[in-house]
Amino acid sequence: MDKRAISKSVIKRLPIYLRILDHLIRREVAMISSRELSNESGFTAEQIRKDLAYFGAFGTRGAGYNTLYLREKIIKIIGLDQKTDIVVFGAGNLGTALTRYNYNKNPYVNLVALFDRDPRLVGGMVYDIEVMSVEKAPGLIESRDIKVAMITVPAEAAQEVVDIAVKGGIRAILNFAPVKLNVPEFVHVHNADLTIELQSLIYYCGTESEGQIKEKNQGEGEKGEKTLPLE
Amino acid sequence: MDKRAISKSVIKRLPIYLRILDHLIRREVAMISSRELSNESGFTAEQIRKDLAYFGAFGTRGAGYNTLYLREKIIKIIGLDQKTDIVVFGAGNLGTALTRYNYNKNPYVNLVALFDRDPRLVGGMVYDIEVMSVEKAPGLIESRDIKVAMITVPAEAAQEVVDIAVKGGIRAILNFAPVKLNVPEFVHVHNADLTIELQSLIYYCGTESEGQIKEKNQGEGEKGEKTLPLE
DNA sequence: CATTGTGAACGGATTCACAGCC
DNA sequence: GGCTGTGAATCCGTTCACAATG
Repeated sequence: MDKRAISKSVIKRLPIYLRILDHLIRREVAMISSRELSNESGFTAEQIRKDLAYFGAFGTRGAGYNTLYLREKIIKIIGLDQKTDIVVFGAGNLGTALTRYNYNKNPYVNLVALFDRDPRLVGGMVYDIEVMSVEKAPGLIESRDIKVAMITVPAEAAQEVVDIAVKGGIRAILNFAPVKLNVPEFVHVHNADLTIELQSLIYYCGTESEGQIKEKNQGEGEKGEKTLPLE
Repeated sequence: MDKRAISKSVIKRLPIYLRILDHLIRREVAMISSRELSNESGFTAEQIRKDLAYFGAFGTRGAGYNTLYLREKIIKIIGLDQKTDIVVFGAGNLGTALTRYNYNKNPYVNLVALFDRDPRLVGGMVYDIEVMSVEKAPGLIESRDIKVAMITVPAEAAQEVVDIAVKGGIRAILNFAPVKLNVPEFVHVHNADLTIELQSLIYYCGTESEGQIKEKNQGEGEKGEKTLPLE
């Protein structure tokens, strides 16, 4: 149960299991085996069992996992049992799109504010969220005790904005700006760099080996699948 | 030189080296050592040397790497020496934002078309790119020999759209839809899943250990990412 | 003599194989 | 009998240490 001992690879897979369980529960499936979860996710059954075993013994030998029970457990493990407040820095195309997306489709987060430095954008509305000046960020982050931010400002502005965010109390950052951010050790950064994803994809286009057309379960394994893209 | 032998981790780092070299060249730095590249990227100097060594011996012992030369090499390796045509499926918030971004800021790609199924969106313009019906995708993809697509349609529609895209000739997909795509083995998929990134970030917020505020070079290890620290 | 290029050592994540249990 | 949970074996990327060299 020691969070610190668990690798990032494992943590990245938990939300995928959660999504699959959501689908299963919607289809009123009550029990699921690790083998079936493997089919749905593309990860091996052993890996799934091992991932879950880090946090406890949630299955029933001979039967599999109860979908509702396992979902509850995973929600608790990730910390999604209560909505997480988040803020967005950057009200450009991407920032606005992400704000709309999370507002509409992400039941686990509560998008609190959207900041921008550009006076022409400040005051604009995205649904019922007003674009606020970056100057107001530290106060709002502190008073509402917000820990998570998305960064969608241009690369040149990203470090500056991040410094402000961290000073205000942000502890986890989803960074869409194509730069390496320097942050204190206790701040977690996940980079979501569209350019990198796109460029590495282009690499693979150079190698046409047009094998046989056989379906392949690509469970987004990527080794340690990592970066998220966008930006 | 067998592309298939090189790990995805290595390929994902190449665009990062490329970006750093771009910055260095803009600042008119002519030579760079692996140690300095390490400082800029957060990866170890040994890893950088090893990554580059997969493709050849680009450095000069005792001196380092010539920035212009190395950049040319990396551009060639990735396959960015000529603009890659790409298409986008999904003209919603995210699709539109990504279209604008690539149109404006990505010199290595040429955004050819934007497809959507919604008749209300078809015919709309994003800069000078017209939103086209998905029905027109296979023909256009084939006639222009397009290999790369971004998918930003809703999860329910993603598999269907991907099947159409692959049939048309798409060989690499950057998938923003929160589903596992089933594709033939010769099609590469990179998943760019905002929800997963955000949720795994929330996991780390549960562990406050507010250590000392010391700067940490987090080179977005992704991949090889290991056990996390915290507390 | 600083720095690259690389075989060897290491370590962590995945896979294997099976014991444990419903 | 079937499926979970897990120690052991394996695989593979990273790090180490140093020989090679401009």
